[in-house]
Amino acid sequence: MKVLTKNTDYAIRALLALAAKKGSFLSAKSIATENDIPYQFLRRLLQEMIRHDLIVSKDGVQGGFMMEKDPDEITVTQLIEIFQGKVQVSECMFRKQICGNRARCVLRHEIMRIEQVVQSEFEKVTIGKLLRDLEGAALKP
Amino acid sequence: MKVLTKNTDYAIRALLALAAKKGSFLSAKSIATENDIPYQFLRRLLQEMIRHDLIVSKDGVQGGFMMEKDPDEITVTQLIEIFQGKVQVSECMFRKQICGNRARCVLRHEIMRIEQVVQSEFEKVTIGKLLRDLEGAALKP
DNA sequence: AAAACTGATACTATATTAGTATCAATTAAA
DNA sequence: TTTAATTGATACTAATATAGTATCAGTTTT
Repeated sequence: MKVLTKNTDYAIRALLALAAKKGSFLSAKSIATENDIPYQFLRRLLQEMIRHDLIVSKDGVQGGFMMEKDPDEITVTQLIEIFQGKVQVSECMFRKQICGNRARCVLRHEIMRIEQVVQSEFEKVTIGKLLRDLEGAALKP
Repeated sequence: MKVLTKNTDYAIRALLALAAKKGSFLSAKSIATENDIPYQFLRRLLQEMIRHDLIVSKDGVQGGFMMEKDPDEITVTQLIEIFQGKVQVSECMFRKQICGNRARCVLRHEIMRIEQVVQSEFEKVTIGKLLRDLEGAALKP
């Protein structure tokens, strides 16, 4: 069971790079090479993040991507939702009002609870927090 | 993001059926029809559960599957591990001693923590507990 | 005008998940 | 003792999700 896919993993790395240089534009190319992310793949992720207003872009030479948002307001939960769909422990059927299968109804209760736990744990992890951890780690020998 | 796949979902339902009739053999066919599980699919799941000693089987007419274990000792975590692989928030690379990418190292810490949380939450959910919930629900109007 | 960029989108490859089919071996019962 | 109901093992197909590549048009700086 894999909780974070490459999409999300790459997106986090890209956002950390952008957060570290907040206010200036970084090109997709530089982010890709410096963070070991396939260039074309990254471009799609960046565009997706623009659509979700996590970052902004500038066209042309000297263009690139920039973070405007507060990095503490970008959570891993959000990124999972964007790139892997809403956290759901099991299928939509569990969410239906009436569910034919009694066993499912019982599971449903536990499932909803765990969904909440998972979601709230990932919500604690923001880009801002990761960046601070990262900078803290850099100082150590 | 889907946490439980059909495998696991079906396995849970099958185990609930077996736990409810603990001590007697139920055929794959009856479990399948009564719980809305594709027959051949279920058979593979049952065999997998035999290999993991969650249940036992008897061949031939009047044969089937039976639960011997204490239902409280079968956790959803175990089932996830069997059918979806060990819970891991991100890829193996995060687990390597030395990881080239500093950003990953930072993520790694959070990831490990969340992994623990997810795992321990699912460990609280046993087949026994689900069965009691189920029986409780059946009594209500 | 050229070069360095993004926007949009189409395409391919691989892996995972879901489901089906088949045949041999075993056992209870007619 | 034959038949029918069953599991064991395994091979196969289909659908979906994930990962990665390629292309071309438009924008902006130099």
